[in-house]
Amino acid sequence: MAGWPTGRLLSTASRLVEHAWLDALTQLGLSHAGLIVLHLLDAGPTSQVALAGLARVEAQTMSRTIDRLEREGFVERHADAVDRRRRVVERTPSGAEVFARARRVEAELFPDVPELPALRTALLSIINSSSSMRWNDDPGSAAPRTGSSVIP
Amino acid sequence: MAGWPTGRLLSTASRLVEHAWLDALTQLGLSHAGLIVLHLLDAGPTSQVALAGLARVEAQTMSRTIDRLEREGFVERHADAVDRRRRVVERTPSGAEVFARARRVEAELFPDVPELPALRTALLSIINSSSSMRWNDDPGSAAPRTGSSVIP
DNA sequence: GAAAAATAGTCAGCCGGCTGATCGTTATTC
DNA sequence: GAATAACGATCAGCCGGCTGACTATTTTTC
Repeated sequence: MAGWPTGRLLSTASRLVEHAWLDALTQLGLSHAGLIVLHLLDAGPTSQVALAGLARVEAQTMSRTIDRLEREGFVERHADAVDRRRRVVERTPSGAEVFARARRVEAELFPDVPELPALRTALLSIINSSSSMRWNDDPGSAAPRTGSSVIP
Repeated sequence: MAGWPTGRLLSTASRLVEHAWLDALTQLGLSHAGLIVLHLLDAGPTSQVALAGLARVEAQTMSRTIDRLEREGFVERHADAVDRRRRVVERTPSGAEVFARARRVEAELFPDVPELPALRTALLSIINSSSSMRWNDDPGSAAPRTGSSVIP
């Protein structure tokens, strides 16, 4: 496996780590994609395209993710009075509570890895160089403003 | 984005890198999952469960991936005379040719990243610690034996 | 040799990426 | 002010992960 291309290592590691969370998250009625949205909503009610851009995901994908969060009662969609194309997404109290519990789990489950700072640096570099062509937001604005972030 | 949990950085980077390949691979009639299988078949005809284990994927997922490769004519399934439960998968000449072209692309497209050796070390460490519970093959046997591997 | 357990493969159905197309609403342009 | 362009959201449909359930075929056990 040491001979695998780096891209393949990347996707394999990603899948395995996500899989490790799945049980814990499922018990909370949550998924990985949903958790990201609940985190982004720290910054307050947000439109769907904005959420999609911040999560680096297409709008159609975000639409379905919000469908499921809404079905579970973690989120609500409200029509925007000013721009009637928009549907603003807002976290419910139930959503805030499940998020608080999930983020504690998230930090615990990530495996111990040597050279974690270098890993994070490399990943950020990959994301920046790969996403510049698809998402052009103000650099540095991708993190929610009020996020008291956990960095496992 | 610097405040994101490491797991989220991992999956985001993984998706973006895969996306960068997609165009090139699609033009060849190939997908990322299919490319992995063609690579594994360097070692010669192989059963489907074996391929699934080597790719760190469930047997059902591998079954469908092979369906698509077969549909494109890159692979053939043959009944095993000895064990009639097995269907041995074999690369066709067309599959060998498309693989040769794809692997050249694979090496070119990976973005420049600082500390690449540290990144690879960290990813391997994550994969090993996360996959020990799901796949127990002889340590070190996950790479195809004849693989003249490209390491971008 | 017959019954039970394990194995190889598949089907159905869920989630979450993606593209392409469509619909209603807002902005721009003339 | 009307025609056009751009934008927000969604639908349809593909790929590729996953689980759970099922069939057919060994292999093991008694």
